[in-house]
Amino acid sequence: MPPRNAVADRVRILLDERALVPGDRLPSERELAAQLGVSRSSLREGLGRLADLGIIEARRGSGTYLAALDLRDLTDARLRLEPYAARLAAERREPRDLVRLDETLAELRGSLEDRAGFADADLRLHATIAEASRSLPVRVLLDAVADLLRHSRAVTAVDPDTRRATVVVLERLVRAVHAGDGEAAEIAMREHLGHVVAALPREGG
Amino acid sequence: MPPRNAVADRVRILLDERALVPGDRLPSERELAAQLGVSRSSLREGLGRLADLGIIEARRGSGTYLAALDLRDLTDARLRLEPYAARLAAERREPRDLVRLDETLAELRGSLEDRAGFADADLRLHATIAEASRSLPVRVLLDAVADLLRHSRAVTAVDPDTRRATVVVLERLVRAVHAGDGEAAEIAMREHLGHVVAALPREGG
DNA sequence: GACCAAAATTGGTCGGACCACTATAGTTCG
DNA sequence: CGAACTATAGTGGTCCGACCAATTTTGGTC
Repeated sequence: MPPRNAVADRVRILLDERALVPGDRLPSERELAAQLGVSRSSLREGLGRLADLGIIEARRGSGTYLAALDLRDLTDARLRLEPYAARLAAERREPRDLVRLDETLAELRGSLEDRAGFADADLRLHATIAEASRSLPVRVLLDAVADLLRHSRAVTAVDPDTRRATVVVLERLVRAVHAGDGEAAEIAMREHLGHVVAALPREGG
Repeated sequence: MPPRNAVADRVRILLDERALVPGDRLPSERELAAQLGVSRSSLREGLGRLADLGIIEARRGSGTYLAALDLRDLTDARLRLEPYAARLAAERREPRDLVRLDETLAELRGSLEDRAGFADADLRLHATIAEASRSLPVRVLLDAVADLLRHSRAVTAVDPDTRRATVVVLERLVRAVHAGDGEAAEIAMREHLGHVVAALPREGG
C-alpha cells in the first residue's frame, strides 16, 4: 500500500464533521494545525496530499477551499478500473490475500446493521483487492479513488436489505478470487459497482 | 489540472539522468536538497508526492530507494482508463480544448524526427484529453499515470515510421473529439494504446 | 460613493533543531 | 580469531519560528 499520511486522514475527518460543502473555505493553515495539535509543516504535508487529489484547492493570500466532486464520475472511473483490479487479484493473489479477504467478508456480514462499520469494511475489501492485484499502478490509482471516496458518506447503502444484497455479490467476488477465476471476479466486481451506481442520489431531473 | 510540484519534477529528471535502476538508493534528503538548491522542507514535499505514487520508498534510518514499475501493468491500467477519458472528452469538450488538441497534434506532426519532443507532445495530448473530460477523478488518476510514465523513456516508439502510424491514430482520435463522437474517440484511444502495448519490450520469454 | 494606500491575513519557502531508527565501525570478551 | 556488544555517525520524520509573496480587508481621502 502506498504510504499514508495520518494528518491527511484527520483533516478529512474534520472536514466531514463540519459538513463543509464544495466552495467552503477551510480554516487557515495555522489555525488548522493548532486544532489538530500538529505543526504547520506536518499539516501542510497532509494538505498537499489532498491538494494532489484535487480535493482541496489552495489560493495564496486567500485561503484553502473545498473542491467539488461528482460522485457519478467517480463511480464511472471505478467501473473502469476495479473490475480489472479484481481480475488481476484473482490471477495473482497469494495466501495472505485470501485470508484478509475472508476476514473482511466476515466483518461485512457482521456489520449489516452498522452502516458506518459496513462502509469501513467495504473500503477495506476494495483495498485488499487492489493489494492482491500486485500491480503498482492499480494500487496507486485505487488508493487515490479510496481517498476521494472517503469524502462522501453517501456511497453506502442506507437500508440493511441493500447491504445484504451487496454482501451476496461480494461473496461471489471473493469466491472467484479464491478460485483464481479472473473472468468471474471481473464480472462480480462490475455487478457490485453497478449496484453502487444504482444507489447514487439522482441529480438534475 | 491538479497542482504540480516543481521539485518533484526536478527530482524525476535527476533520477533519470543518473540512470538509477529499481532498488538503487537515492542521495540523502539533505544532499538532494543541496544539489537542487532548495530547502529540505520543499524537497520533502516533492519526495512525498513521488512516495504517494509508489515511485520511491523511504526507509527511516536507512535511506530512500527507487521502486520497481512494471510497464505492462501500467499500460493495462491506461487501457482501462484512457478510452473512457476519451469518450468523456468527446462528450464534454469545450472550444479551448479543441484548440489545444489541434495545437498538440501539429507539434506531433512536427516532431516525427525528434523522439524526445514527440514523447513530450504525446504526453501533452493525453493531458489535454484528461482535462477535456471535465471529470476530477479522471484528471487525478491520469495525472498520476503521467507521473508514472515519466519514469520510463522506453514508452515511445523508437523509429519514425511507428511514430507516423501513431499520429494517424491520434488524428482520428482528435477528429472524433471534434465531432463529439464518444464511441469513436474511445475506440481510437484503445487502438492507440494497443500500439503502445505492442511496442513494449519483451520480457521473461 | 469611488478610489487609493496601508495593514492584516493567508499560503509558500526556508533554515535549523531535535527525535526515532538503522547501519556501520570499533571494542570487548570468550 | 570470531562473535557479541557498544558507541557513533547517518538517515528519514517532526517540529518550530521566521520571512517572503500574494490577496483581502480596512481605513482614509477626495
